[in-house]
Amino acid sequence: MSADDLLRAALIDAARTLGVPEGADPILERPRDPSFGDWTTNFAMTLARPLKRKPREIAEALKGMVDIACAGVATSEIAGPGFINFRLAQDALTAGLRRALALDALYGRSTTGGARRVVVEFVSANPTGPLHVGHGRQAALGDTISRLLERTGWDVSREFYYNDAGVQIENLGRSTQARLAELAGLEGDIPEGGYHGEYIREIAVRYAEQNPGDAGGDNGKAVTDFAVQELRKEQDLDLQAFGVRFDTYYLESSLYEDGKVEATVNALQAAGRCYESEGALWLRTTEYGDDKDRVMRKRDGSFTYFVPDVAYHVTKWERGFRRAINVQGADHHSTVTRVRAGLQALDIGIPEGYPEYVLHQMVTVMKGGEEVKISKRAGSYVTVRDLIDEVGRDAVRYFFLMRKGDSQLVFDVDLARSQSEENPVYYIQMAHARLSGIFRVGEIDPATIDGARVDLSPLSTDEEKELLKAITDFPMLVAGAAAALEPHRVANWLLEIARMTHAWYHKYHVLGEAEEVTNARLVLARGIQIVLRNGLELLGIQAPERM
RNA sequence: GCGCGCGUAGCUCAGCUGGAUAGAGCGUCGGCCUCCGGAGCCGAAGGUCGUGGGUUCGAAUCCCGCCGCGCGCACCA
Repeated sequence: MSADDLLRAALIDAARTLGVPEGADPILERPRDPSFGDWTTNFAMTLARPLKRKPREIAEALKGMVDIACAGVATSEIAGPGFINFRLAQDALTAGLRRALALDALYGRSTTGGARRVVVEFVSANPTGPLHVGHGRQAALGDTISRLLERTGWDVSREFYYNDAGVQIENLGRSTQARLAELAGLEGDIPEGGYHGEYIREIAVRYAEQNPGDAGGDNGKAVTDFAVQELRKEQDLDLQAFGVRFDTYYLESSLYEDGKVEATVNALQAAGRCYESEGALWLRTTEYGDDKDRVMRKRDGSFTYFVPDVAYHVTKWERGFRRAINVQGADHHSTVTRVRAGLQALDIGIPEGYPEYVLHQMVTVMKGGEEVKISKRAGSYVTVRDLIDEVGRDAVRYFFLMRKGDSQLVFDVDLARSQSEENPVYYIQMAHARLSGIFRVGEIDPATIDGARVDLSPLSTDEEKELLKAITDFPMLVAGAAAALEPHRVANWLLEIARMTHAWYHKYHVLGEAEEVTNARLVLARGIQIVLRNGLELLGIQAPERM
């Protein structure tokens, strides 16, 4: 049990003797001002109403009853309207550091997921062009959310859904055919809603080379299949360059081939949720919170995208995923209600909030003080590949993760590329590299440092105490970020501890001090290195030994 | 018009799900290199938390109205 758990338990015990019913859960926080102590709680204030007593009076009573020694508390005091502030004994303060060294790469992990299965779907780009910056944000978010869940005990499956059927794919085929016609010296018109990027021409050239018998592109199906294959290959390469891999690729076309789309429509009709109108088949999604009913089968007999979407999510449920998380751009938010409505209408026991959605807002790319809107290959948008080529994978990942998903993101290319303190990702990596430098200069193998045996009482400066607390808080941080599906918490925390690390490094020396001081500081340096490395690893970013 | 998201320092954003004097980075200004990496450190200035109400011991945080910005409102995905 960690120090805060012990303290929390002691507070609950004390509250019970005051007549507080079961279920009261005191919140322990780090006070904003470290001079208030190591932990603070507003517990007494929350009890004021149910107990009908003054907060400070309750605080006094609680304070008197908490078994101080057991919880590792050195002193406690009451402040303000009724906060109880605790200052920990040195042993309790350093417990987290010792734990970090003992657990090393496993520090920060937990088992709250209970090995339950969860599918995280992200990117899911149509194979109609290179991945754009929005996909990049999704890739970073989805992959990091997956990592957070894995490290908190979930059995995660990363899934990419390929929309390889439908109008967009037809347009891709026709666009490619148009370029092939041009290559053959004929008039080629990109169809309405078609794709104008340079990459289409490249695909056409390759098709003509590899299919000399159909250099004009008359075989529509062959051209389309070729283009889809080429683009899937390109997207895979981009994702690989970004350090993202998927466990499964689910093809929309397979839903038609396996009859799952048809089956879903039949099931919805059997459930009595449909009606015919104006020659189309509608689903009463308004009964499930949608603002209007949705067409399932168009007048021409084909299905709208929404039907395979529902069928697809049924397969997630049927494949045993009782939890499903979709990472999508906010421009798709209208599908949320619809998909859930479709699943509810089926009435097969899927809970209302299934699947969960993590929506992210749009990305603006800035360079030289101006917004960048186009790339050479894709034409109308900036690609992930452009960014990776320009600033490197680590910086791209960090920049996509440093903001909360539901705020818009400005990607400053110049900042991401700069190799200085201005750039948060280099700043964090630098902190790790500097600590490595200490071990290098001291000719010490960091893996041999055994935190359990060293006297840590020399870690007594304010800076060191704050670092000890930060290291202690790391598992809580990971658990909180995982529960909220918010990777940016990790990114911000890393920046904070990097700042503390640089300040400490600059102010104090590790090597060449009195032996007991050096030994204690080596343990601290190792502990910081572990949380930096584990934290960066959560974001899929390197923790370099030197830069 | 309706739905979702967002308005916090000059700029870009945090704010741990209601707590103490609202924070960070960039930018600006001023300092610090015989010492484990100056690819760094220290300090200063800078805010009526869009706005008006409400809820309560206590609101940037929760509720309502208004203003502004983004996204979506297809028998496209």
